[in-house]
Order: sequence, then C-alpha cells, then structure tokens
Amino acid sequence: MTERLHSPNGADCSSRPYEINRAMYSQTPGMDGLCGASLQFAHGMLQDPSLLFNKTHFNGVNPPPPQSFFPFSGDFKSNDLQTADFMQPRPWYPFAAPEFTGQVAGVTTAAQPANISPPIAETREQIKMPSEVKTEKDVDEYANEDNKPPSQFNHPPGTSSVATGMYYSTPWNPSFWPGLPHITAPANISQAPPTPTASSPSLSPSPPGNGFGSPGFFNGGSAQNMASGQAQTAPRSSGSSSGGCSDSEEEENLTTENLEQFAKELKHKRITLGFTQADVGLALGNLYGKMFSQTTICRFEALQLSFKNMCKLKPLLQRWLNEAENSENPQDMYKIERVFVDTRKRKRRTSLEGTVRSALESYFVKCPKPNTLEITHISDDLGLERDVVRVWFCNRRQKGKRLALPFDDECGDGQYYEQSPPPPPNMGGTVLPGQGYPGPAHPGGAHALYMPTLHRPEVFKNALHPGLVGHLTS
DNA sequence: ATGCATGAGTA
DNA sequence: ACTCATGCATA
Repeated sequence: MTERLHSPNGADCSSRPYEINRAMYSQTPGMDGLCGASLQFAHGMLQDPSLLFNKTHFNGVNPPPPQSFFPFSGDFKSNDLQTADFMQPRPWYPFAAPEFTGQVAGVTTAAQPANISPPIAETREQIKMPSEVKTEKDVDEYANEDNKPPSQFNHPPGTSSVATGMYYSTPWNPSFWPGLPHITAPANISQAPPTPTASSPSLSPSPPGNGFGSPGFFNGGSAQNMASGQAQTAPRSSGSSSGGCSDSEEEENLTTENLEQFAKELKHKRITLGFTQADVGLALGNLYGKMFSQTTICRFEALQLSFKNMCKLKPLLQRWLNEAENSENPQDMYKIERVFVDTRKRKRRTSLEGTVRSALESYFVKCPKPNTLEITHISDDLGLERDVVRVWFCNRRQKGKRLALPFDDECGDGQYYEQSPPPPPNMGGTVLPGQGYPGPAHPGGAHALYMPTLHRPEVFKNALHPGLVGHLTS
C-alpha cells in the first residue's frame, strides 16, 4: 500500500487537492504570477504542469485510518443543519415563498394507491415527465412565466404526467408541514424500525385518504426524527439500534470499503427491485421526510459525494433498502411522490462551449482559486459573466475534490470520499477520459505519469472536460 | 451521468 | 468569498 496514511510531508496535509495543484503549477515557469497579481492569462497555452496530483489512491485498500472519518463529533455542524432542514425546506419552496403561501406553489403529489402500481416503478421518470418541452430555454421565459410552472416541470396542460399521481397544480397544503416544528421524537431513531415488515408504519404511505392531506403523512415525524436522531446518535450510538440496521452504529465504523460495497449493493438491488434513482430519492422523503434528487442518489451510487456526506446518507439508504427488500410489494410503498414546484427563478443554465471550457480549464490549471480580480480578467477574456466564471471555478474545485484522495482525512476535512486525483486537464496530452488516471503519487513529487490503476474508472473518466481533452490531446 | 446553479454556514 | 450539500437542466 502506498501510503498516505502518513503523508511524507506532513506539510501538505493541509493542502487540498487543488491547492496542491496550485503549488505545483506555480512551479511551472511562466505560470506563476497567475494567481498573484500579474495575470497573464494565455489560454490556449496549456503547458504541462507536469503533474499535479500526487495523491495516492487506495483502491480497495481499506483505509483504516482511524483518522477522522467521523467528523461527527466536532464539526458535524453541517449535519445538524441538514437535519434541521428536514423540515425546513429551502426558501424557494412553497412555504417559503411569500407569494405562494397558502397557495399552490408547491405541490404535490399524489399518492398512489397501492393499486396502481405498475409492475415496476421502472419508468416513473418517463411517465412523469412526458417528454415535454422544456421551455426554459430563454431567459425571458423566466421573466414572464409567472403563470406557468417554472421550468422543468412545465407540463402541457392535460399532460398525463399525473398518471403517477403527480401534479403540479395541486395546492400546497400548508398544514402538511406545519407540524414540523414540533416534531418531537427523537427517540425513535435508535430504534428505528428494524425490520419493517412489509407494512411498517413508516412505509405505508398511503393512509386512508391517501395520506396526503393529512399531517400524518410523514408518520408523525418518525422520519424526521429518525434522520435527526441519526445525526445525534451517530457519534455515540447509544443505542440500541435494534434490529436491522444499526444505522448510527454503522456510521461510526464506515470505511470507504463499506461505502463502496454498500453503494454497489444499493445500485444492484435497486435495479433489481425496479426502482429508479429518482424513486429512491422520493422514497427517502416518504420514509424520512427528507427527499433527495435523482442526482444525489446517482452520486451516492457513484461514490461521488464527500465521505462525510456518504456516511450521512448511507443509513437512510440502508434502511430504504431493507424496507424495500423486505416488502412484498415494494413498489406499492413508494408511490407517493412529492413534487415541489420551485417558483424561484433560477438562472438559466449556462452552457459553455468546448473552447471556453478548455480555456477555463487552462486557467484553472494555472490558478485554481482566482481572486476577484483574476476572475474579472478571466471573464473579460472569455467574454463570460463574472459570476459564471466564479461559479465555474467553485464547481471545478468541488469536482476536483471529489476526485481527490481522501488521504487527508486528518488534515483536510477528509472531505471527499473519492480519491482520484483530479486529472489534470492538460497533462501533456496524455490524459484521456477513461484512459489513465493519475496513480499514486507522492505529495512531494509530482509524477508525470498516470497509472490507470484505479478500479473505479467511471469515477475518473468524468474528471476531464471533454472539450478540454479534445483540445489538449489533439 | 454530470454541468452549472443555489443557498446555508463559515472563515 | 469560500466550502459543501444538493438539485435543476441537459447531454
């Protein structure tokens, strides 16, 4: 095993992936200054920063680092937040939106009586979103679309997206969440339903009335409780997590291997059971009061979340899996869909051209963390909005971290679970998606070579920007 | 599956 | 202004 446990130079412990890069880049003649005051952006000049990423990966290697895999104790604030937000939807959600209060903004869903269950939830996604016309192409639309559902959920009236019980115009029922504030009950968590038999209370989504209008929809908060409880108990699982999944306990001992294995298992079983990633996300909402998007589930399965985040979600997913597996008709249990129509006007997604991306990559290589001035320069240079550039860098860094090795458990926040070093965009043209990944490198020495040794190519292949690769490699 | 965006929390 | 978690929109 190559080590990472004790980074040769403890010094770099504090450095994050991109920082490392930066350091390395700065060594590259001609590139310094970039981050400094003198910006000399020459996009297109991708010199090879020879190597940047020096993290070692531990494929499969079980990083037993007793290190702080568990931030729970100290800095688990984020979790708290999230927990809290189980009941506090974000601002743009219906209840938060002043204009909609009491109205409809959000909406809903409908529960599906178990009867309707199609063989499988298989294509709920398709069902629900009839290949509709996403009309949010123009910014303008954002301006005048007050009367129509915002973006993604625009359905042609009459669309039968409702087939699945989904509806966008359903009036939001405030009474629905209201209880939230006082959902007490923390205690349950530890004793979360062990093995929910097919009909554990928390599962049966459809209470008589379909469960929807009634406050009881969420099982009186067992869900929330569970979630929050989990957070609470996680650190010191006091408990007796009876049964099935000792969620909290598991968290304490989670290792990357555990997560990898679980992610794989989840995906496999999920598919076997006929659920889509979106279904799982919705199911979590139904079960625990905290819904997740397809994106998040996807990232979980792909191990593209931070280690901490993975740890946080795992128990929930574990439970879902248990429930789904133990249920006779799993599909019937997850028919409720809650869809909130986001009334906010989200900025239209910017689509950067390949050339622009390449240029940004190039800049990133030189300086992963440009300051305001630099951002301005870049934006001017590329003719982009400053904010677009800023966000791009934020995302790029985040992405880089995702791909970075967590060998800094201690040092860093041990943030990301993923470990492949961010593939330098311009590795002398040697980097190709799916081709090779930086192998273990030493913090101290930049390796120019990449070893495609990682066992999770999928994870890495995405690291590069296609456009960039094209440019660089050509 | 992933690029770009948002927002909370934090430094 | 940044990180991080998360999600919409899209390829």
